[in-house]
Amino acid sequence: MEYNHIEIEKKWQKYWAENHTYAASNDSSLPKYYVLDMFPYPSGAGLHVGHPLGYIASDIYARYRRHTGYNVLHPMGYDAFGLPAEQYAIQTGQHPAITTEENIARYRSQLDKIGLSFDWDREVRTCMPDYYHWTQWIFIQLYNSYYDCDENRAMKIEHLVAKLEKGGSDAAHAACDDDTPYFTAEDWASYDDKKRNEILAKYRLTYLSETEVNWCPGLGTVLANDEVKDGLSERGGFPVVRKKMLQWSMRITAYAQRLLDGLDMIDWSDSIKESQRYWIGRSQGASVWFDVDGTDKKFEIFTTRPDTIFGVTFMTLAPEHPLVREITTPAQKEEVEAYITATSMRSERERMADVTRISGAFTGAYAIHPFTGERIPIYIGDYVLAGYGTGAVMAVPSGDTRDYAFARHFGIDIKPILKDKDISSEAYTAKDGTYIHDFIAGDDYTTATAKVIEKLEGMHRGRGKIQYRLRDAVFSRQRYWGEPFPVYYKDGVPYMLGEDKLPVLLPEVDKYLPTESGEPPLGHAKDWQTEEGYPMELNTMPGWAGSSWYFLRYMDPHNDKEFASSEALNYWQDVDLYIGGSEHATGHLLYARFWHKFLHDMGYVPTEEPFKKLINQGMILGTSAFVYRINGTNTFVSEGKKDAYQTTALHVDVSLVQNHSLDMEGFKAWRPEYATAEFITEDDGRYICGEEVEKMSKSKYNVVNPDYIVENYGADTLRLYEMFLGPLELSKPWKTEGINGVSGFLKKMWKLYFDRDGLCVTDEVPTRDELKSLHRLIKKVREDIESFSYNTSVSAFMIAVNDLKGCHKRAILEPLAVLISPFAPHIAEELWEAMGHEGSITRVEYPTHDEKYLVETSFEYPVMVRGKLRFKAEYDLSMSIEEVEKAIRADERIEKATQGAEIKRVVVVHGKIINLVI
RNA sequence: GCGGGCGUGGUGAAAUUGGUAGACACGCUAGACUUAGGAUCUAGUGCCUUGCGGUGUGAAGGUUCGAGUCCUUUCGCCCGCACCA
Repeated sequence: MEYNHIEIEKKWQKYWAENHTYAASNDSSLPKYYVLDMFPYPSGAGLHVGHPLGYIASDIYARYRRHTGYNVLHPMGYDAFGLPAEQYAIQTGQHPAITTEENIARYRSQLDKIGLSFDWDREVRTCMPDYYHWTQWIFIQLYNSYYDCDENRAMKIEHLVAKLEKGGSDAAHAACDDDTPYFTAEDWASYDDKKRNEILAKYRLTYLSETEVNWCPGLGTVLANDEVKDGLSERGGFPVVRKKMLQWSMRITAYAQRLLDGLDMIDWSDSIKESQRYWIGRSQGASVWFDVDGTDKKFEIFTTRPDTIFGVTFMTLAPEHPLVREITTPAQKEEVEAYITATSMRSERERMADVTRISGAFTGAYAIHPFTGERIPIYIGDYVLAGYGTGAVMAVPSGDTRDYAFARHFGIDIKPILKDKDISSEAYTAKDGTYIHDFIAGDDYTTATAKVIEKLEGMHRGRGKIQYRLRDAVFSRQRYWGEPFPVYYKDGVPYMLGEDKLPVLLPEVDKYLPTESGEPPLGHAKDWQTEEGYPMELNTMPGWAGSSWYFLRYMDPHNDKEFASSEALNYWQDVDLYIGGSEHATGHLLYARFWHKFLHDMGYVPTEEPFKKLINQGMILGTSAFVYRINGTNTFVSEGKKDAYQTTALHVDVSLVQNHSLDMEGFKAWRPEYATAEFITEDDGRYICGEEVEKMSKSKYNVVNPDYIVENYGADTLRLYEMFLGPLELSKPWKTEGINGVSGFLKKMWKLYFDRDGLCVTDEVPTRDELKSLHRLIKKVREDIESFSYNTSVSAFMIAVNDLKGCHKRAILEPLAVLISPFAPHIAEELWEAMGHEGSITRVEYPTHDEKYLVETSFEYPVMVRGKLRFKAEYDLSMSIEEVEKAIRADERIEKATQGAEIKRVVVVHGKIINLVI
């Protein structure tokens, strides 16, 4: 009986679907285990072989946990709001919901073919009203909350109001905007609602504000910092410029410290943790106020090195700093204006690409040194960023490389601060050394820093401060295909709709482009207003809104009273294992932690962190093939001869290439412009293609579709092969050639159970060697699964099946079927059923290994001298180490091995190797 | 520049965490069988050498009875971030 993967896989996929085999219960006495994949955006291109890598890995783990006695939650859904569907809608007029629906159907059918054990009863889609109902609800909770620094958690805004009523702004101790005004309790009492609302907006965890944002004209929307790469939009690659707009923001900065601290509690890779730490960017230092000479103006700077304050020889403001125009002297006005204009013309991209060029301008104004009273020239320079700190720095050329370069360029003094440190050619940035000025003379770094801060505080000129790089996250998008805000406006002031009015449904529009007046697409919607006629918010939420809490919805996906019941949340707690790509390091993975902490503060979720363990699977890359066209002709020259010509390398579809050699007829038929192609081949008549490993993408014609693999080799082969390819976390190129190895393995395994006539499993008693093979496999595979070393597990299966060739014994083959089932579930079910069992193998207990089968009776010890193998000797394992030693000394080969040297010590390593120390 | 990671055959990779380097698989070579197939099976395959043997984990040192693994220096590659004061 042949192994027929097509029938077997179809049969069991149907069985699993009909029996809801993988449905998880919210009410179980078993311990819970939550295995989550990062849900995909269903793009039009469908899946390629790289996508399922993480899904297969998590599926193996989920299946293993079911076997070992856990109630496993393993759900899947779709991050369904997003730009491509909207772009498609703009071009074709087809509603994004239809595009999305089609893409989801395609994804689902592809996923089903791989045999993944998802609980599809719990599927979520972020674009469905019953889901975004709760995204809107969370938004309202954030709006009605503030971050209390005394309690160190988010609280209801009413608490803040009570405090403000009692003690004015000084009583607040809350995370707030920098420009939050000072006011007394009496002031507060005298304010009207509008004024109070304006003030509360400065405390709320989501708030409307005029912010400088990353505006992408090509996409017609704003982007978050993590959606901008090198000054271009991540999606589409359009230029991005800075622009001021009225936007909703999320006060994620309030959680900066807790987001940092939480990293120590979770099992994530160092690289992701470091990325998040860097993104949050905590730096400890001081803020100092400097007066502008001859005026009543002053400005604040932030420095991490208050100890260097005696080395300040100039100040630098960002060109965009509001004070620049006020303090510039008439004589310098022209130069400064020219510089500001030049800077604003340079795109973000240019500015970043060109970090070594020093530029700036003198404002003509001077600041006063708080300790010495010296006049310090104030410059502007684009190396100071408006968006970080206060957009102003005190420049200490002797202690900072950038200040040093700037000082050199403009001929400014470089004043030493440390004793005997050479600053003649570069800044001395290390923190060792002894200070030479004033009240810190003779002090070291720590003392000097403390003294300077203390003195500044005493003078009310500054204070110790912790600065974060993290910015509040912009939450408005000028798009159609996203969650509408539950917000309306009255006299220009935003108000939340009542929770009973949720969900606010996304209205129909006749055009998906911005309106003529530049309003977002929702400006086209008819009657987009409340019952009372107040206008609704026209922006929609960004992509990360829906993905910041979807893992909670899976716990209780059909609840229409709450986002999830507290019973469900308390049972499932958090995600035990999260598998996904590392590209979300500073986006999704940070936002989700932020929302989760907020929901925790408000008492809705029991855990502080959402994802206990995170594994980042590597990317599967494509191997692109190239042909070389001689410029200006339709003649293609083979790899080996291309250097003799001026050629252009062109991608060619990998399916036309086999073993580097091009199917020339197929190539001519591939695209009309190549129909008349001519070839200069190698001497053997073959056309050899160039090769390069790149990301899989349609435009590079290097995509391998999993459907093709599933049809030709089977889902079980695909699963095994993807795991066999290499360590899960590494990126690696896809090579279809190697797949015969695992495919052959499955056929061999099949033959253990079936011969030509059918099932051939017997009830014979297994031999000791057979049991040893089996138990070694059980041990190895269990250890591998728990450490996600799936590639070596697959090898272990191959070895075992080779060892067990010709063994048709039930006592061996039954546990073997269970062992393979997480990896190759279809064939495992088939074997299990053939052996006369009812029901799915999923419910079968995972075998445990018995050490007694692994213990050797005798062992061939390698005998080593000076780390080199000298001879092998067989000894009985019942011998004690002393007896072994005696036997070795008596061995006749010892003479040659030690060349007569005295044996000082006999070391037995791991009971396996004998090392003679001479 | 900073952060994370990596460097082992022709290729993807293993190595019990300091203990016989190259498991397993691809590829390649030879052979068997054959109703000629991109099937199956057998043997071989790090490098040098006819052989004995020698040598070998990017390079150079060090610690150790023993180093792919630990330490120092150095070279190279990949990923992420990038004027953050």
